[in-house]
Amino acid sequence: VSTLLTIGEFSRTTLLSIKALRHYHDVGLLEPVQVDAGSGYRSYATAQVPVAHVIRRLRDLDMPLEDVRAVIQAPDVAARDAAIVAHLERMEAQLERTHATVQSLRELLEGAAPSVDVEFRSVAPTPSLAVRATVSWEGAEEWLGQAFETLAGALDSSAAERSGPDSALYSEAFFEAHAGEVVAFVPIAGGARMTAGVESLAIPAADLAVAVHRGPFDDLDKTYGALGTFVTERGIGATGDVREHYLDAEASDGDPAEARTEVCWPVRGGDSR
Amino acid sequence: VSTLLTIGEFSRTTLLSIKALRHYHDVGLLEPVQVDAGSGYRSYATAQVPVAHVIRRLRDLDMPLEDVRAVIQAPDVAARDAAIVAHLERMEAQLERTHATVQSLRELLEGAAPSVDVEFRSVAPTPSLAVRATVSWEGAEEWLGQAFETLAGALDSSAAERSGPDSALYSEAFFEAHAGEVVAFVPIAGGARMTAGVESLAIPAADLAVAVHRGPFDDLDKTYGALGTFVTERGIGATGDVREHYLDAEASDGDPAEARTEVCWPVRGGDSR
DNA sequence: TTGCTCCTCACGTCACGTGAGGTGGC
DNA sequence: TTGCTCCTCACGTCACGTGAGGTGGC
Repeated sequence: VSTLLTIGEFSRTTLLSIKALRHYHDVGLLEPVQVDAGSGYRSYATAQVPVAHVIRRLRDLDMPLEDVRAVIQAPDVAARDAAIVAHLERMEAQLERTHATVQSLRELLEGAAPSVDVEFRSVAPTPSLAVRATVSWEGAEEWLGQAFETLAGALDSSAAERSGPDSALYSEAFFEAHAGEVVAFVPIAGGARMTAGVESLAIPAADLAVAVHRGPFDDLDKTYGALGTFVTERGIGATGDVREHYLDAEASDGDPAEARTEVCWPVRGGDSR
Repeated sequence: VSTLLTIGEFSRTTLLSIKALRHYHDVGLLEPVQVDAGSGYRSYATAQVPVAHVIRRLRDLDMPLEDVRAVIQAPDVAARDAAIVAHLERMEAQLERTHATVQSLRELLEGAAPSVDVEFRSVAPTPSLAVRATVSWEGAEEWLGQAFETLAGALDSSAAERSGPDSALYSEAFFEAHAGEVVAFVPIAGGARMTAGVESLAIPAADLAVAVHRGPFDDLDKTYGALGTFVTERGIGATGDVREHYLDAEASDGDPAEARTEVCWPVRGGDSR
């Protein structure tokens, strides 16, 4: 009893296209049980049909091939399920964001000019505990969360006292290349015993245009747009990091819709205004 | 008062990367108001910030650039909203499918061998009304629906009587290249007055291995897998179109979970068994 | 003047699809 | 033997990202 199928038969049995099957062979995701040395003809086994089906389902969910590989090569059921659940959660989070975005998109399209109050502020150098890294745009939010946990721990074990909210410095490269240096910091009063991975940093003085953003980070573009427009129209732009102050980090018990964020845009000093 | 921004300033104001902005310029989606003839330096206006934000939001929703272009160039609000709503609905349908897929994926991974009953059947040539086209994999379901509507209309206006369920013939190319000829047909008794776009076709005789699939079309892989495996292990494979019979087209009032589909796989004639 | 911003190629990524041109197997 | 299945390049797609190598402007 032969259990071998040609690539065409296997294609019809698995509902995967021949091109896809050849590609999966090329990348070693699903290898034919036999390849003719002379002609290169591929032969698949009926026993491979279930694996092929799993691959097809996962690709239907837009799971990347490398993740698919991880699932079908998972050492145990738990690891396999974890990978699938993780992917599903990513997709659900995506849809949730989509819904939120559609809502604010409507407002944006209605053209209601978002009125944002901008205030000027000169800040002195600020001693701080800081964590610093080169971060990608997509990874930023997660990195920030971990950084502030690290800083909270360092604050606990130091002799210092917090003198301001969780904050961050974003380099120009972070915006322009969607990857660049980010510094998470907590301003402190007094000296501090240091922890590994955390540095003592004096956040430099600066002249800033400041606007308060309310709501989730996905909507930050409104505030950034208002600040950039404001600064440009007054001709007071300056180079330097943008700062954000996360005002309700502890107060707002994880309700991002109510969180307030101060966005601080560098401007030229007061004498030029 | 200058309202012009360099690409870097515009990047920070819109939260779009410089590379993305240059790309949008290249494809004519968002053109700088001014480009220096000598240096090629791009200048954007503060007035372009809202458009850029809309583009950013839509890209966040994974809307293709051509669709984004359609939205921001839409002649009126209705057309614009329609494009956005259409995209949102596509995404929601996608998530719904994802949920369904995850469910059946678990069963697949549990390795419960799906027991499918296969029966042999020899069919005689069948006079039919048919619609024929080259169809892509993704467009197939929608095309089929329209084809059966066309056929129902043709049946009404003809003198013929239906002698079997809505059915379809799928070429091998349709499976192997995910694009190929599909024939939607309704078997009829007696001659028929013809309608434009509909042809009279004798569906050829064939020897078939038949299995009944229950549930949505996304799960068809189980049934195809069972048939392909069955036929291969018995060495009775034959070339030819695969047929599907949609048994409850009218009965199951649009509940795809209960729909029954007969899948018919070509095999060699009875004397070889 | 120096360094920094910006520029234009050219190529890479991801998961295949689309031909072109050719050979093996029933 | 014929046509059909299958093969391997090589290139295209989409929305940018990643350097390389170079110039303009404060």
